[in-house]
Amino acid sequence: MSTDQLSPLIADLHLLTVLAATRSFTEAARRLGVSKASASMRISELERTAGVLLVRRTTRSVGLTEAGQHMVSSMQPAFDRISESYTGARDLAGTPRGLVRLTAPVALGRQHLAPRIATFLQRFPDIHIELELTDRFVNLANEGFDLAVRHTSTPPETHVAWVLCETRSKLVASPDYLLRRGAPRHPSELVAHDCLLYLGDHAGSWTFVRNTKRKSDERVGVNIAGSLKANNSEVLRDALLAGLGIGLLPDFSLPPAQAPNQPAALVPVLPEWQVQGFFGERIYALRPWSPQVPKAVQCLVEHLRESFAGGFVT
Amino acid sequence: MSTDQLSPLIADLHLLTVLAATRSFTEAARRLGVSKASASMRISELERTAGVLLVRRTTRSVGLTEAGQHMVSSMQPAFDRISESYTGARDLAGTPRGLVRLTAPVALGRQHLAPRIATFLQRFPDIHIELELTDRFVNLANEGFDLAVRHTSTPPETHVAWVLCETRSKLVASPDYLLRRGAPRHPSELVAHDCLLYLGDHAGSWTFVRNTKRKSDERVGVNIAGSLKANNSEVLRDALLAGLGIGLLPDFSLPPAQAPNQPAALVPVLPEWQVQGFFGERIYALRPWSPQVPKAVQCLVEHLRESFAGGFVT
DNA sequence: TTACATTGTTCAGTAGATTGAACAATGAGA
DNA sequence: TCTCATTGTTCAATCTACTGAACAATGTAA
Repeated sequence: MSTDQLSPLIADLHLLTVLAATRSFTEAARRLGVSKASASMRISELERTAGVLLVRRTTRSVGLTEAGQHMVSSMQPAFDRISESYTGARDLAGTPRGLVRLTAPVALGRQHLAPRIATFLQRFPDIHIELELTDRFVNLANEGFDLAVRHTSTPPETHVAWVLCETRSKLVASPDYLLRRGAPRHPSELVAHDCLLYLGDHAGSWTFVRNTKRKSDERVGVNIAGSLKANNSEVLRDALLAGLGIGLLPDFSLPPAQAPNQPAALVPVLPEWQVQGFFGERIYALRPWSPQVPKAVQCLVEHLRESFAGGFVT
Repeated sequence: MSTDQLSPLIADLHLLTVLAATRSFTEAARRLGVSKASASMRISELERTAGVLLVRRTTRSVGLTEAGQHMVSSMQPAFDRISESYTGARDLAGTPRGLVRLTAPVALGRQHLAPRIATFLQRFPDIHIELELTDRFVNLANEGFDLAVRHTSTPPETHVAWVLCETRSKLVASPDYLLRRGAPRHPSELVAHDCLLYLGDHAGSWTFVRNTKRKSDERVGVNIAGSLKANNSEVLRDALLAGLGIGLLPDFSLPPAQAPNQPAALVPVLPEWQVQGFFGERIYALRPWSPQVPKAVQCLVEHLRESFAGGFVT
C-alpha cells in the first residue's frame, strides 16, 4: 500500500507510540499537548480503520495487544529518525529555535537555574523552555525531556553528561544553635544533636572520613536522628537558619554571604571531616544519548556552562 | 529534542515528502486527498515554525531548497518503514482491508478487469479499490499506485511481476472487408490494404515471421498505411468491425464469439504468420518492489490470477 | 509575440475535530 | 473491607483547520 494513505493516520500512529511509552492516555495526551478525550478518540478511530485492536484497556491501565506491540516496536525508530531529520534540517537555519524541555531539582532550579535561563531566553528569543522542577528522579527518555540538570557524583553511563560546575556539601548549623547546644568536636558527638536529613538520602546514618598522616583515612559511622526530614533542600536550609539543628547542605544552597561585619548565617560544623558520598559532587547537564544534539539544546548547555563556570560563592 | 514536539508537524512533514516526490502542490494534494489550498498553507506553516525555507516556489513549479532536500531524503525511508509497519500489523487482522490503487490500460480494464474487480469487492467488502484506466505508461512508485495490470512481453526488472494469463495478438479483419478488398495471401500484399494501427506502436511497419522447415524462419518486413490510428484498442476493434481495414488485435479485445451458426464478426488474416513483438505476450500484475506486499494487494492478485486462469475465449 | 491552460496563493464560509466537565470503573491505602 | 483519588470514556459547545472559488503568475503552443 502506498504511503499516501498514511497521511490522515500518521499523527495517530505517532500518538500510539507515545501511548506505548507512557502506558497512559492521560500522560500521552499531556506530552503531545492535546486533551485525553482527543487521545482516546483518535486511538479508537485508528483501531477502527486498521481493523485491529491495538490497545488493551482497563479503566485504570493501558497495555498493548500483540498487534499494537508489533506496530509500535517497528515504528518507534522511524519516528526517532524523522525527529532527528527535522531538527537537523531546521538547525541549518541561522538562529537556534524550538522548544527545550528541561527538568531540575526544585531548589537548584529555583535559585540558580531560573535566573540563568532568563538571560538565556533574552539571548535566544526563538527558543522556548519548559522547566519542570522536581526532586523525583525522572526518566528523561520516557518522559520526553531534552535535558536534565542533576546534582550527583556519578552521572549515569547511558547519558551524555556535561559538567556545569563542582560543588561541595558541608555540615552546617546556625551560630545560634551551636551556642545553645554546643559545637560537636567529633562526629560521635552528633548522636546527641538534632540532625536535619534530606529525605531518602543514606537514611539515618552518615559516614565521616578524615585525612590522616597514616596510610588509611580515619572513618567514623554515626547514626543520626532529628526532628525534621524533608525532600526539599530549601526547607532544610530555612530550618537550619531557624536554628533547628545541624544539616548537610550543598554549597549552592548556602545562604548568600552577609555583609563583611555581620556574623555568617550558617557556619561550618566539623570542617575537617567529609561526609562520605558527598565529595566529588558536581552539577551536570544530562541528556539521553542520541545521534545528534539539537542546536537549541547545545546553546542552552553552552550558556549554562559559561554562567556556572565561576562556581558558587561560599 | 524529544519526538513529542513532532506531533503537530508530523503530518506536514509527510506532506513535504510527497511534495518532494511529485514536485507539485496540486498533485501532492490530490494524492493525500486534501485541497491544494491546505497543502500550500501547511507547507508555509511548516517553514515558519522550522524557520527554514524548504520549498523554492515559482508559480509554475516547485523545487526543494537544500534544507528541504536534506530533510526529505533522510525522512523518506522512515515514512516507508512506518507505512510497512502499519499495513503489516493491520494485516494480522482477520479480514483484509484497506485501499488499493490500481492502474490498467483502458480497454483491458473496462472489458476484463472491471467485472473481475466487481466480484472481488463482493468477496472482500473491507477492501476499497481506486481504478485508474489509462494507456499512458505511469510510474507506479512516483504516482502512488499499488498495482498495475499491463499487457507486455517484457515486464520491467525492477518490479514484482505476477503472470495473469497468456495472450496472443492476431491480424484480423471483418468478412465484409475481406470480401470487398480480397484477403491477402502474403504479407507483402498488405501494402495495398488499409491497415489500422495502434498509435505509438512500431510506427508504420510490421515484421512478419513464419515457421519454415529450414533452420531459419522466414521474415518479411512490410510498410503499412491506413486511414486510422488510435491509442485505444476498443476504437480499433470497432473500426475493424465496421470493415475499415485490417488490424492487429490482442485476443482479449476480440469481440465475443457469436452463436455457432452465425458468421464470425472478425476473421483471422494471414494466420500462419506471426507479427514480431506480438508473441510471448502476457498480461501481468506489476508492483514496485517492496519488502512486503500488503494483504489486500495479495488478495487482489490472487483473485485476478484465479479468474484469469481460463484465458480468453477466442 | 499572443492566447491559453495550469500553477500556487489568498480569503471567507463551513464542517469537522478538539475541548473540558461529568461519569463509571478500578486499584491503592488504610 | 471500605474509601478515595485517578483513570479512560462520553457528550455538547466551541474553535480550529479545511474547502472551493477567485486571482495573479507563468510556462506552453500556435
